Amino acid sequence: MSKPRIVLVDDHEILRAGAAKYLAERFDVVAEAGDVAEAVAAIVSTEPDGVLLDVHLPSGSGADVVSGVRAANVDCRFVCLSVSADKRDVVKMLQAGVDGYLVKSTLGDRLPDLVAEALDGSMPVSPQIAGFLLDIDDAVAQEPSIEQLSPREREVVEYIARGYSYRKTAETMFVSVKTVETHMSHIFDKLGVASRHELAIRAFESGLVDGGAS
Amino acid sequence: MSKPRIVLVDDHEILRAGAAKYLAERFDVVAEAGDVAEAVAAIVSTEPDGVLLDVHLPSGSGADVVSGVRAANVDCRFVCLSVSADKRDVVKMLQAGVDGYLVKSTLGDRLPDLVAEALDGSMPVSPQIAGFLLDIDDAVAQEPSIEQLSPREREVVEYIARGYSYRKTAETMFVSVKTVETHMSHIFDKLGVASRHELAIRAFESGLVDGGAS
DNA sequence: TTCGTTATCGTGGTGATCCCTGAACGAAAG
DNA sequence: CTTTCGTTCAGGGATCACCACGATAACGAA
Repeated sequence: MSKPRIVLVDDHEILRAGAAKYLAERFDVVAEAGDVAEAVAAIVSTEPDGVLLDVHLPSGSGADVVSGVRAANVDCRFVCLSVSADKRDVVKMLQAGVDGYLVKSTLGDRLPDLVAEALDGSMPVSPQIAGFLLDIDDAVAQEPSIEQLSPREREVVEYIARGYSYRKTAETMFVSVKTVETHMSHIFDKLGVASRHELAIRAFESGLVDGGAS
Repeated sequence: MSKPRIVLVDDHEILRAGAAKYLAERFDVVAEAGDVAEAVAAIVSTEPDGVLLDVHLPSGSGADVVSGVRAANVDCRFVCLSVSADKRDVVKMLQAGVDGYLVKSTLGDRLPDLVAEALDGSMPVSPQIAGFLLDIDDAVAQEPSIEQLSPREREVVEYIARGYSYRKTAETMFVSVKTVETHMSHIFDKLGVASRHELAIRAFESGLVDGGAS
């Protein structure tokens, strides 16, 4: 009776099992995968109608899966399923070309409906996402992000964001304090921040540095 | 036939469904809950043998559930199930008195066994956790953490960590800049940091402040 | 070759941060 | 009652962070 065929991609086996249970009635779960390579292989070989995709995967992100599949000329629809409602994650996935973005915490019974919507062509999003989806252009535009820094500048950021003083950073990099100051000045301009403190926060949030703890 | 009775606590309905599926054969899932209040109520009223507990819950943490249940004089075993292998989370839950700590990514089929182990009295932990569980005493001991600060000092930290200058902080707290300086000096000593920048990073990492952006 | 970018280093300056010393008051603990 | 602790405040000095403005040199693209 031709239920839509879908693939589940998530690094948590338990969550895949849960999703499978909700989806079993209306969909045919043809494969599951726990990392990027597995996922691409599974999707390419099964050519499903849709993929339920986690954003954070070991060995990469959900976006890598999307580009991997597209590179293999396989066409199917992708729906993101993430714990994170973080703006950067959402932007990244939408730019990768996913067809829906759902937040794990806000759905249970409605999951099948939302997946079906995505397969039909509309774009279902969780309420948390819908909120800032409206000004997502702003978000993308105003993101003067880490990428536009030169290698040397990035290096400076890494030390400064970890709490190094200008002097300590200079010593570590074998340059003069004045050079570090100049770099910082340029970094401030490029990232649109005004102090090393704001810079540190930005660096943390964008995952450039990953809080030494743990 | 008296299967052990357990309660599932996690804010993701899908994950509960997945866990339930894995556990159904060997356990009797008597209740599920999605937040702290629900969880405590469910556990107190059903008095299960064990609880599978997420660390991060809306409206609180898993530790709140443990203390809530203990306060009601209900005795049962708790097993943590978290996406996070963060040292602080683990320490917090172990101090709250959980009987096992599992990381979501590293288990599927083995879940029932591990839960059974916890109910039997041993303490199952995921490999990621076991690693630093060995020197957890060090971790706790060498954590010259926020707790040892006086209330007023904590207040200062909150502003400084958010990027306030000494002057702005002083104005906001209706004290002189010199007072803020003194507090900071004491804070530096107690936390073993040397500058407001290190302090900000520490506060950021330990979740005392939560990066205003986004 | 000229231009833009990157990286390097300077002078000079202002305000913020940090350290040291010292001190006063009240509350809690001994 | 004495001691300790938390909170408040101050002077003075050393260092740091940031800004404005400028300079040299290397490299690659237009």
